[in-house]
Amino acid sequence: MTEVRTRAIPEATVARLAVYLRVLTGLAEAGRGSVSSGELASAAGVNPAGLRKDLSYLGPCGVRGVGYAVPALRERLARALGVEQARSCVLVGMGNLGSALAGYAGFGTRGFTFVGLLDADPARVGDVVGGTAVRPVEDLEEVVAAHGVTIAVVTTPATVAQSVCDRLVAAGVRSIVNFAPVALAVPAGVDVRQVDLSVELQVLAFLDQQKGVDVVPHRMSEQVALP
Amino acid sequence: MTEVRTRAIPEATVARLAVYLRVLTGLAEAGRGSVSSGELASAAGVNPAGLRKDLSYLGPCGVRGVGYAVPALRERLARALGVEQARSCVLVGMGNLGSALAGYAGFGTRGFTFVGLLDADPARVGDVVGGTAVRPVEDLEEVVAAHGVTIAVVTTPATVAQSVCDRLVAAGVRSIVNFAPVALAVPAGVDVRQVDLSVELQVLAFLDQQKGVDVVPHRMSEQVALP
DNA sequence: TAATGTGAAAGTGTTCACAGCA
DNA sequence: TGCTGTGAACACTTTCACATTA
Repeated sequence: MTEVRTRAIPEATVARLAVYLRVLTGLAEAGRGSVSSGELASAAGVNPAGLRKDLSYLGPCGVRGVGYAVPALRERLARALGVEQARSCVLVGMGNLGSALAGYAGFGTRGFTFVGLLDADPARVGDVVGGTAVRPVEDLEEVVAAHGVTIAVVTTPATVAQSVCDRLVAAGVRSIVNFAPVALAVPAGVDVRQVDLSVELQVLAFLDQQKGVDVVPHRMSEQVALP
Repeated sequence: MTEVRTRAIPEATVARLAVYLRVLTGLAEAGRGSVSSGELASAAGVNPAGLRKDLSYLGPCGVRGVGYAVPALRERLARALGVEQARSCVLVGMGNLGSALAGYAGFGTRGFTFVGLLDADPARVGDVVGGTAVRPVEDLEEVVAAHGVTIAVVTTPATVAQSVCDRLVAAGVRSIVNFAPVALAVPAGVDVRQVDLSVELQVLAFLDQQKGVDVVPHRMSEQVALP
């Protein structure tokens, strides 16, 4: 009845709301009762006006002239992002990256539960990561069906990512985060978010190399590296 | 003299150029001599027209009516991205995520060399990852200075990320990729790219939950999971 | 003729400035 | 008075359609 019609939140905003939620959780644990958009924006690494616009998609959240009530805003964001309901996920590929993700405690407090950690390597099967035992990748379909999983994380080598993806989709998964450096082909109705860690470094390097060429030749305070 | 004035390549384009370069390397190794924008775009997971526009920032690269010569285009992209010159990087925080990045062989072929892998945990010091031995974090300043490092990757716990960042900047680093879930404060002239793995999952989950609410109620072909 | 290269249009996201309200 | 909420301007990206050329 008091259900607010949260209309069409832009994807870029959703990503930032997740960051605000994390910052607010930290503030709440520190006992803070309220924050201004300026302080919250600074802690989240964004522009204050942009933050206020982001929050405005949820309707009025704050008190003019004062700021935002930390616990109330936190709950509002949690609800908007759907953190309240537990989500069952599977993760395929328990190498270093998969282990890092599975072991990240932050997921548990945000509604995510890894009900299946899968790997093709028998040597890794049975390892316990973040409280869950690694199972053979053969169990994929069984785990997905048993828990009604709709979200999967792929951290396998690139060579097998597509076949793993096909099996996930066939089993009923509709949303996939892919860390393998290949573009996954999926049928309509299935979402893939591609995350490419090496591209981040490459973009940074590009911007870095441009620094000297940009404006004035270069500053004296910067030492030249090569002999 | 034949230096082409590559003017103002958008950041979004730079990120995709890195992906194209990876795909082209695969095609070159498979012995392919040429590709069309359609095939390249499909392998990279983008729109063909967008790919052509991306490449157009480097000037004409292809042959009308035919396509692109794989080796020539590959070299062109490599030069534009600055892959040719070797870049010295340091990585701080050799947990699972740091180990995953340090062990990724793809960096070596793209001009990146990790000249320093640093960790605060004495138990990890001395481990060899990707051919490089882990050193104590106390050596940070020494490594940065010795190799003229300007690029760093931070994969430490969130609690120490800012202090590590401060030390990196003081030592001369100008570009940082930060995987710790905190916004880093840096002086002007220093670039930070924030990568937040948990946010990716959160955005995906948000879109996933919206699927049922979107357009028509839902399709018959999709099974409902919960009992 | 079959593909590239590219203006122009549409869409999306960000920033600004200020009205509105405790 | 101070900070939120937001329309309007701006900047950036993507998409489309088609002229262009080997």
